[in-house]
Amino acid sequence: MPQRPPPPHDATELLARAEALAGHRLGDLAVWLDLDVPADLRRHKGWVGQLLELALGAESGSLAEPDFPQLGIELKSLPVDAQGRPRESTYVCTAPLEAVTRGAWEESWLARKLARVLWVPVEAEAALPLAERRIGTPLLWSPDAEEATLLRRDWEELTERICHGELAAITARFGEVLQIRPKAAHSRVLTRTVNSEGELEWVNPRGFYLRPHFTGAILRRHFDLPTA
DNA sequence: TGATGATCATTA
DNA sequence: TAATGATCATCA
Repeated sequence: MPQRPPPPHDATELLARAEALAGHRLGDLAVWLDLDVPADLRRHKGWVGQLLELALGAESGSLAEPDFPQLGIELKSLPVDAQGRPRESTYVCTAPLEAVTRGAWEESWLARKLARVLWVPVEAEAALPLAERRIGTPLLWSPDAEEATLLRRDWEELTERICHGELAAITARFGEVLQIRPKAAHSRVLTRTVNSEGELEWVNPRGFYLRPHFTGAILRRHFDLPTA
């Protein structure tokens, strides 16, 4: 493998690259890419995702667009336990808090980001040193009809509440497959929203997250994994 | 033990 | 500040 591959030309090439990584350990990738493996992820929370970006040829940067803009594909690493079940929720995108108009689901930032996702499972058991964690078989996924319906339903309900200035009432308990949670370096980071009185208010930024049971169902639908 | 709310690093 | 990459830490 080249040390830092250029962007893939098409989805097939991207998937082939990801499949070539399956079974290898994070420490192997770090060597190939000439990167140091942190002792733990406490102060390097995005390290695994960025390692995969480099290994697959994604353009680095924190732009509000898919990791592979030409292909319309979003890359997501998915921390899984020994049974292949996701251990964490998956961040998708920032939740719009200020200029929220009732747009169509199809045109939403969320729907566009989730239109095509390359899921890369990565072992993530606390006892397993970072360098020894293995990369799993990747999955190039698009929502099926049922998944799209679930996502759309949650998105519409949550967006509606924000439209009504009810952000303050939204907790992570809303949403069957999708949730809104704080997304910031710390609780003092503020962004603007409009409350139910129509007044400007400063609140902690939020993001849309996929619940683990949803991403777990995606893996089970495509791979023959235990239901438990 | 799982889910929620809080937090960390980096780039533009 | 706001977007990206996420996991941490606490509590029910």
